Amino acid sequence: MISVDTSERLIETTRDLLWERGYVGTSPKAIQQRSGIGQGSMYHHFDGKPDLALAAITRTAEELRAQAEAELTGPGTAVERVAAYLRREREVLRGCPVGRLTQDPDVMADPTLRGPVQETFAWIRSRITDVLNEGRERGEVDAVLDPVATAATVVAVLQGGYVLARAAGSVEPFTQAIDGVLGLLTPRA
Amino acid sequence: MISVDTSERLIETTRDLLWERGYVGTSPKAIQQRSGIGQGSMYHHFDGKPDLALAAITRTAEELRAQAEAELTGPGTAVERVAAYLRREREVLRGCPVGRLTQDPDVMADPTLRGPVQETFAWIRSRITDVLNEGRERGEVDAVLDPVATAATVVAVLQGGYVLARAAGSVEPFTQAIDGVLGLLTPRA
DNA sequence: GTCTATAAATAGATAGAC
DNA sequence: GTCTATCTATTTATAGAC
Repeated sequence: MISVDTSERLIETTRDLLWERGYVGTSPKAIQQRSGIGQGSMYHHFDGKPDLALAAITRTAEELRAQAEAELTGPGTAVERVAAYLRREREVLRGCPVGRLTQDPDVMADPTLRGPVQETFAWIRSRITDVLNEGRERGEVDAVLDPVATAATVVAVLQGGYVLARAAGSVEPFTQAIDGVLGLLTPRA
Repeated sequence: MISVDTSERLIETTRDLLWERGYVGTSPKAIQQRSGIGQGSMYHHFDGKPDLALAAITRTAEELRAQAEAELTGPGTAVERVAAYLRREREVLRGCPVGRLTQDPDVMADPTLRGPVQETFAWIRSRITDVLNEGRERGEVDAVLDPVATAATVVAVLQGGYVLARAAGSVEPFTQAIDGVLGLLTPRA
């Protein structure tokens, strides 16, 4: 049994706290207490809160992208792959760990922290645009639809679905929003 | 020239700060400094931060609802009224002043503060469902679509559009997401 | 590498004078 | 109603011993 590396534990704890409380709402002290790692260790491994947050945000963004890539590259028609992405199992009531950072003033004000957030959303919109374009060529998606706009809609429904679910305290509106956009995407006679 | 009432100014300043920085990121001191009102006055008029925040959130929720009601009650087909609502002029990069509160852990943890947020989203989803149902009866909306799910999608696109815009630092993806969902809603031959 | 001590600034009030 | 003083806890570290 090798004990988990200290830096590693700090990063994972920070990821959790950023997800739960955001950057503004997460103090170094809270990270130390939840991780069980002392002040001295934390400041030995990281320069401070922004440095640790950058490590956490970067990892969260990478995981999110890898997961999305897997679903969008899978088998099936364009609409089926988008559906696989949207319907993947999620911790809906916790919200999106990357999307929530867009509401964090101190993250958005710092170009370094903001970078991964910006890139993640630029990437996913572009990736879904590609899927829709393929689908259009294959006749799986109505040719009247603009792939760029439709891709933005798909990503927005996901992000907005989280908002509705948290407001309601229930997964239901999230599921409805996803069902709704897939209903709209499905080609009709 | 009658000077603006002190409570009034405190509420308006708090509304601004909640919009900009959220509840967790807004201190009583910041409210006092921005409003130019002293500590003693603030605590004379309000019990404390939660009390003042409740007044601010309640007013923001009421305004948002009144605005939406006006657009959704206007003339035109169901899709036109939904378009009027979605395309209303907005300060997109500031985000939604109610939706952003769903990311605030201390707001969501307090039933009193959370109430107006929950009610606002329940109301708007229900109101748009009604519009879509009317549209369906009049043949303005494809009968194959589920009005409840489609209404959730419409609201989610708006909320998610804000997220995309803030992530990108640009209104463009917001506009694309709105255009995308209206494209999907428009009846096709 | 980790621990404890120290510290300036802020958060969120309360108390009492005016 | 408004102002200043005071107060406890937290925030975000730095310094130096071990």
